[in-house]
Amino acid sequence: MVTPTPAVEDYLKAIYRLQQDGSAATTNAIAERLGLRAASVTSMLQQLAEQGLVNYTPYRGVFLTETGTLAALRVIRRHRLIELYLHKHLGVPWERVHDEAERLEHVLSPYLEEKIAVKLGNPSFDPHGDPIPSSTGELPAQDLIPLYEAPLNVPATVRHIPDDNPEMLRYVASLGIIPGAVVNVTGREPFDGPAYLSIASSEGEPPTNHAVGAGIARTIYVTRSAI
Amino acid sequence: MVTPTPAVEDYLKAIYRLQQDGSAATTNAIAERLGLRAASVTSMLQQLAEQGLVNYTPYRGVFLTETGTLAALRVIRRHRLIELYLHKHLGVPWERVHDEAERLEHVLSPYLEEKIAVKLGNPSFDPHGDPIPSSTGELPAQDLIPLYEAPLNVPATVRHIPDDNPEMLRYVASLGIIPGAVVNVTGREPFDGPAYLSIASSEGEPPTNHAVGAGIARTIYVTRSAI
DNA sequence: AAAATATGTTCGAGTCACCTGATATAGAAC
DNA sequence: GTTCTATATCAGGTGACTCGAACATATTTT
Repeated sequence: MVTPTPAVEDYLKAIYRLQQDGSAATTNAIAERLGLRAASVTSMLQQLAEQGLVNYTPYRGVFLTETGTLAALRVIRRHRLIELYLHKHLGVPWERVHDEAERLEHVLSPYLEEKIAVKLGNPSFDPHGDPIPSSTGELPAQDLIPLYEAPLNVPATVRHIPDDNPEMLRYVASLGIIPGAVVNVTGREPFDGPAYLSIASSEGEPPTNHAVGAGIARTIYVTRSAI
Repeated sequence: MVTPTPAVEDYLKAIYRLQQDGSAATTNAIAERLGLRAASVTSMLQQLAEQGLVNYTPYRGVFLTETGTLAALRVIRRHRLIELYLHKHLGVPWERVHDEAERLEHVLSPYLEEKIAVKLGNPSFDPHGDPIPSSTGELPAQDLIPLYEAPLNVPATVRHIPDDNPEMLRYVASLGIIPGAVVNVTGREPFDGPAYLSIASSEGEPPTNHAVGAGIARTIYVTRSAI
């Protein structure tokens, strides 16, 4: 199999993410993600189907085949390894790594991919809390729930913050909400009202309290803290 | 000015190197370097001329304009920074960095370029001993002479080893001839015969002695050691 | 069930950024 | 001035997309 072109890789990523979100990978949804027109997407989906990367049912959208999923995971792995690397070893700020990774993920050789993975200690999560697939396409297990729906007064660990909105990233980071942070939901206002959070600061400091909107609290995912 | 395409960057690099070697940047010479046909090169040269990157005289070849030179130097800077970075920070073996850099140099953002440069301490020479242009296109001064022609029994510092032949690279490296190494030419056999070298090993060890062919000794460049 | 709306597909076409073989021509060498 | 070689022009092709417009299919509303 030949190396997929950058455009193909972008399609695969988009489809993968849609599937992850539970939404159907439909023509329009993909077009919107990629900023293209539906007509373009249709013809690309047909090509992807020909290459055996997706199963395509006209008017019904696509889903990734086994090989398609693997190809998608490989791109995602590269993307996330690059993000993490840039952050840890080159001091690239968190909200900037995504765009840089977007450019590099298409040209990273398998050799360098492994070098970087080893340098990072074969990590399982990137700076946004997203899981990093292994080189064979295994995903680390996680049991994510939206922060908004976390049980009250049970410590939760922030695992995922969407990486597509730098403004929002900075805002939540300023509250101390970063992947790995431990948060308690202490209450929720009714009618889709804000959630009250108690956020553990570093080392002995008292936790800080904030109320954040339901919208944001639903896009952030947490796991129940192990301890 | 738009970002040059990878192909354009490759042309600029090839032209730059030909000029450096003193050879005229002629259609065929460029075609040979890039593994293309003369017809293809002619039409690309016309495009480069339109973009103001080269001066083109039909049947006479090209030379880089001011902006062309700057563009070439930027690519070369990226290439060499990447080489050095991969070697120092990711442990990529010396003979492998060139090919990897070839793929990455076209997608490195100015931002990352600077991050990397700073991380490396704004170096002036890459692992092959090639000078790294500054971000404004300044080249560090050097006064290179072919190892074969170095004055006898005067310590010389290895500055440049051509990076296009991995076999040869490994051979000379095994003798201790790497950029930065200090070498004494202790004699030369007549009729294009081998040169006798005394190569300083690391730290206190006695220098080793070898005879190397005139061919190789002419492709390696040295400067008179500062001390 | 028909009409209205939303979604998706086909078609024809275009672009971009290259590359090439065949043939013609300029410049240099004899 | 002829010959040789390097170079240029021409006409054409390719891969890898992208798009608008017209048509087809689904879904929802009445």
